[in-house]
Order: sequence, then C-alpha cells, then structure tokens
Amino acid sequence: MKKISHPTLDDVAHEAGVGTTTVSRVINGGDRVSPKTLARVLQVIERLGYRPNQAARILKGHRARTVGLVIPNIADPFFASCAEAAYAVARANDSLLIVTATHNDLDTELENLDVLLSHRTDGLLIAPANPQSKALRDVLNRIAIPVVAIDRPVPNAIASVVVDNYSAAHAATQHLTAHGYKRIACLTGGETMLYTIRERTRGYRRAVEAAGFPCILDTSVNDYRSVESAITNLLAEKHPPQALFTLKNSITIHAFEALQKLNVPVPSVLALLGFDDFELASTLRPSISVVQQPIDEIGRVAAELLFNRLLDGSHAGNAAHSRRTQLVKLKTRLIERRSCGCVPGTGRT
Amino acid sequence: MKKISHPTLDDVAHEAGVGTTTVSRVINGGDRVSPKTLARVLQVIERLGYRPNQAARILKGHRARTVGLVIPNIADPFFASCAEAAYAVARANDSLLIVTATHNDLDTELENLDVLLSHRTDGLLIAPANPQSKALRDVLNRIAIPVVAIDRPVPNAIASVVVDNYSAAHAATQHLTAHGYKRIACLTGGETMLYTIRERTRGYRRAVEAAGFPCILDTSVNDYRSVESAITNLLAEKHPPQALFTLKNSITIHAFEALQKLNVPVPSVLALLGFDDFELASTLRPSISVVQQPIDEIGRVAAELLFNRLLDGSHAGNAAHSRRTQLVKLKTRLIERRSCGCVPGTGRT
DNA sequence: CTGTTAGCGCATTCAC
DNA sequence: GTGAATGCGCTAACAG
Repeated sequence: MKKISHPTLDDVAHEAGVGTTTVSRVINGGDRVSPKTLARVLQVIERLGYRPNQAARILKGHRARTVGLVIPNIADPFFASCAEAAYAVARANDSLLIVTATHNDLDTELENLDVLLSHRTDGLLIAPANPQSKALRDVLNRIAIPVVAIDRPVPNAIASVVVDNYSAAHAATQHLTAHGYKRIACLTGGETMLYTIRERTRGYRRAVEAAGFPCILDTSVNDYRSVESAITNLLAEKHPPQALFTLKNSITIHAFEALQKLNVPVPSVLALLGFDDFELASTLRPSISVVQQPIDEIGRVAAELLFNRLLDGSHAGNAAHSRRTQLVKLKTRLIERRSCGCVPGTGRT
Repeated sequence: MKKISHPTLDDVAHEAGVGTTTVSRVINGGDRVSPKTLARVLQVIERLGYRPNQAARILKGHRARTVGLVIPNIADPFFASCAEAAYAVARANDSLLIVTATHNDLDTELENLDVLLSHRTDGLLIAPANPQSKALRDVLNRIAIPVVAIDRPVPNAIASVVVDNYSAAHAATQHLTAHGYKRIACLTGGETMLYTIRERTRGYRRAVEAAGFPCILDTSVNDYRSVESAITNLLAEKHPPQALFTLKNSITIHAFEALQKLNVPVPSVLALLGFDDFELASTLRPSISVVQQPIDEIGRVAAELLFNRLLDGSHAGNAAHSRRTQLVKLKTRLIERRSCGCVPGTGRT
C-alpha cells in the first residue's frame, strides 16, 4: 500500500479515464467540469493520495507560495515571536514560511538571501545584520520581489517595520528623571552598532542632556561578569548613579542578578529600568519596570505589508514607490513596576 | 539596472556563446569545462545575477533541499530552540528549513503536512499534536520521505527523539523524597493528554507509590489564578504537602508567583521543583531547582537522524526498518538549586 | 571538452 | 464540457 513515489497528474487522469486538463481543472477549483466527472476524479485523487507538485507550478510561472524570513537567531524570544506572528499571516495567505538565521553575520546573511532567491520565494522579511551594508543594499536593490525589513530599517531602500526606539528610550529616561534621579547610567550591551541599540542610546542621551544631567554611558558590558563589575565601579564613584537604564534584556537580567548579589537595594539605592519586557519581570522582587515592545505586531504588520505588495502587483508609480520605502514605527509602552520607584496598584503587573 | 525577472540558464548560455550544458556544468562544480570557458561563463553569471531555479531542479527529480518542521508553536522557547538547532543541521546539509505551527490542533497539523508534502520537502521533523491519532499515523505511513518525531514519539511508526520524561520525573520525585518530604503534590498543567505530561506524571506516581507516599495529583491547573487557588487549597488541608512538583514551565512560574504572593516560605514550608529549566530560575529567590532538558540536542539529533536517512537511501531491509522506528531517549539533568531544599555551592547556578 | 535533445509535472492556449 | 499539444528551466544521456 506504500506509494514509492508521488503520483502525477497524468496518473490521476489515466486512472480516472479523463484528460490531464480535466484533472487540472478539478484541483484548481473544479469549475467547468461536470459534477459526475468531478466526483470521479476527486475520488481517484483521494485514493491515490495525489498532491500537486508545487515545483511544476512554480516552473509554470506561478507564485511559489513561500516567503523567506531572515533573522539573527530563531531561538531568540524576540525573533521567535516575530516569526510566529509572520507565520500566521503567511498561512492566512496560503503560503509557507522559510526561516533562516544569520547570527548577525553579513556573509551568512547574503548567502541566505541567495538560497532563498534561488528557491524563488515570493517575498522576504529580513532583520538585517547591518542595514548600512553596501553589499546588502546592492542585493536588495536588484531583487525583483518585495522585501520588508523588521526591527532594523533599511531607509530609502525597502519598507521597514520597527519600534520607535528613540522615543521609547527618551520617554523611559524622562520617566526616570521624573522620579527625581539626576544621575542615570545607561548600560547598552556590547552591540553598539545595532540600529536598535544606537537609537535607544540616542534617546537616552538626548533626554539626560536636555535635563542637564550627565550622560553616563557604558557600552562595553556584555556577560554577567562585566555587568557586575561595571555596577560595582559605578557605585564606588564619588557621585554614584541613582538609576540604571539597561538597553536589552540580557543586560537587564544580569544587572538585576548583580544588584541582588551585591545586596544593593532596588530602587532605593539604585533604580532599574530595562528595555524589552520578559515573562518574569513582574515576578522578580522588586518587579522590573520595562519598555514593552509590541513584538507580535512587528511580525504581523511586516508580513501584512509584504503580502499587500505581493498581491497588489502595481509596481510602477510614485505612490507605489513611497509605499515601497515607507517606514512604520510602532509605539511602545512603559510598564511601570517597582524597580524604577513606581508603586503599581493591586493588579499583578 | 533592475532585472525585472530572473535570467535563465539559456540566457546565460546565449550571452556567453556556449551551450546550456556547459553552463549547467559550471554551476554544478565546473568539472569538465575548460578554464577559459569556465571563467567567461562565471563572469556572465555574475553580470546577469543569475541564480539557478530550484523549481526546475526539483522537477528534474532532484532533492528540494528543504525539510519541514512541524511544531505546536514557533514562539515557544522549547520549540524555538529545537528549530534553531535543526536549522543549523539543515544548513550544514545545504538545505532550508520550512517551519509550520499546529497549535496542537490535529486538523491544522494534517493540513500542514499536506502543504509541506506538495512542496516536496525532502524530509519532515514533527512534534505531533497527538501521536496516537489514527489519521496522523495513516498519513505518516503513506509518506515516502523520511520523518522523525521530536519531543513526542510515534512508536512503531517513525523514528523519534525525545527526553526520558519518565525517568526524569521519577528521579526528581525521588530527590524530593530524599530530602525527607513525604507528601509531594504534583501540578501537571491542563494538557494531560500530551505524551510528555503523561510520562512525567507516570514517573511521579511510580516514585511516590514506591515510597509508600500519597499521590497528590492536580491535573486541572492552568493559569495563574488556578495555580494560586490550588496551592491555597492544598495548604489548607489537614496534612498539607511539603513539596510541589510542577510538570511544565508556566506552572512552575505561576507556582513560584503564588508562593511569593501568599508569603509561603520556600522551601521550609513548601519546597518546589520544576520540570524544564528557564533563564531566570537561578536568579529568583530562592533559586528554582529544575529538571533540565537537552533542548538543543533534541533538535540536533533529530535533524541528524533525518539527514542520515535522506542521504543513506538504503530503504529496504530489516536493519533499516529497525532504525526507521528507533526511539532515541535523551538524558536529562537535575539542577539542584535552593527551592527544593538543596544548598548549592558558591557558583551561580 | 562541448552541444543537442528529451523530458520532469503542470497550466494553458486552442480546438472539438 | 473536454482533451491534445506546448513550454516553464533545468539536468542527463548521448553524440561529436
């Protein structure tokens, strides 16, 4: 009973005693086929376990019904959630999602694009390792299919869906100053070349400078050890900071760990505010205040944008071009928990 | 400069003034082509930005160089990590990974298999919503490509890579009894039909029964509220439990939250041990003891198994069949932290 | 070393 | 309503 190979349309046609055209019609909606024939063909298809060969369809010039997703790391919760959201949109559009990881390496990224292209995906979602890269922009420019950037925009080249990192960091810093903290240190994490980190740093800097406070920036921390020693050093200074603004999840968590280990009361001695929410942020003692990103929305909106273009097909015209390079900035939300000095209500935030 | 469409092999051949075979040879390694010709063709390929059309290759009967991954949810950290590991293996084998999500719905799963099959993926990795399902097993049996199950085995049908949930839960429970706890409650989480949960429950039950202790099972909790009330009720009993064994991450976390909120000292009044590790388990106060699964290894081993078969090609014979249905059980590790009553050393575990 | 040719499975004219 | 023929881009015989 085990079919060694896939039955073809011809097999079905032959078995059902009809022409290939008829079978083709059946699997494409069954229009212009007599009910009797349709039923018979359907039955043969079922019996043989026939599945149309996508490769043949693609070769005929049809859409591949696949889109590529190019992200740094599939296991990263942020991108995994993006992927899940994008997947949902893809399925709603009858398409499959091919996921690839770059580990923020440009060569890997270019190679992934190449492979995806040779598989003739209908469109691409990409979080570029380095949006500035000339090589990347070259490739992107000669690509004939729609591409949407996520998390890290490629301005003037392709449409991008990102979070308003600058405003979010600016507002977060202002929230800290509103608490009365005058010396606010910022731990960026090592990847200072990343768009998101740069924007957040910019927002922080602008806010402290506007308030006339010092810009205390540490761009070198990365693992737990470095965070702990950075905090130790900071606290040993003549005028130690009163608040800590961490720009990414791992740094926030390391900072919290270090603060605990060093027995530094939070927020009374040193307040903490992190960029990006995480599941246990509300459970830790004290609970951690964070800037929350609409992660699902990034993936969803980006994918929707992609399919709009895919299905639109209007390729020329200024309007189309302006939409082609549009930049969508999603709003963030400041979740006020205890670590920044706020005292949330009764709810479990 | 923008190529509207993809150049074909014929385009290249024509442009370079050679036959299509020659171009084909060039893109397939360049053997049996004179250096001069090779250089010229290569240059034309570069200039035209030519990419071989995978669809045509597939149609010629070649491997699609894609494998499908069918999991409940891409955003789930467990499966996201599996995906990342499987992706690495796929890339090492020059293949792409197509990821689909079932949300543990059988119909969705079957549909995903269908679509994947029609795309002619070379192989499949699947975490079945319900490995018992007749419909699933039927489909699996008539599939001509290699399939490997992950996390949830499909015995006697396909090869499977899982964690030894039974032994792990058994050992974890024994660890609790070794601490002297006699009344150990187990919170399974709602999905009692899931293979993993059933196995873990079985391990727990066997261990407490062997020790002559009561089996205190709560299979109904799910969200925070239900966990909190379950714990409240448990503690209100005449003989409240001395330890809590939670079978999945979300329940462990909810339990920890609830214990905190109810001001129940851990582990002195109620010890806690969870199945599955999570990033902050070591940071919480007290740190949470857990059964740690080799998540990456599941994805990696499963993918390696898949490609072994893909490349092997020996399809007949008893040996092949026994390997076909083999069951790989990976070992877990019990991470002893504070919540179970252990006092770990100085290291940050 | 190199070119010619014949399909892979399907959708699509164009006839009947 | 239905079917025969054509070609999508590529590889694999087979000649030269």
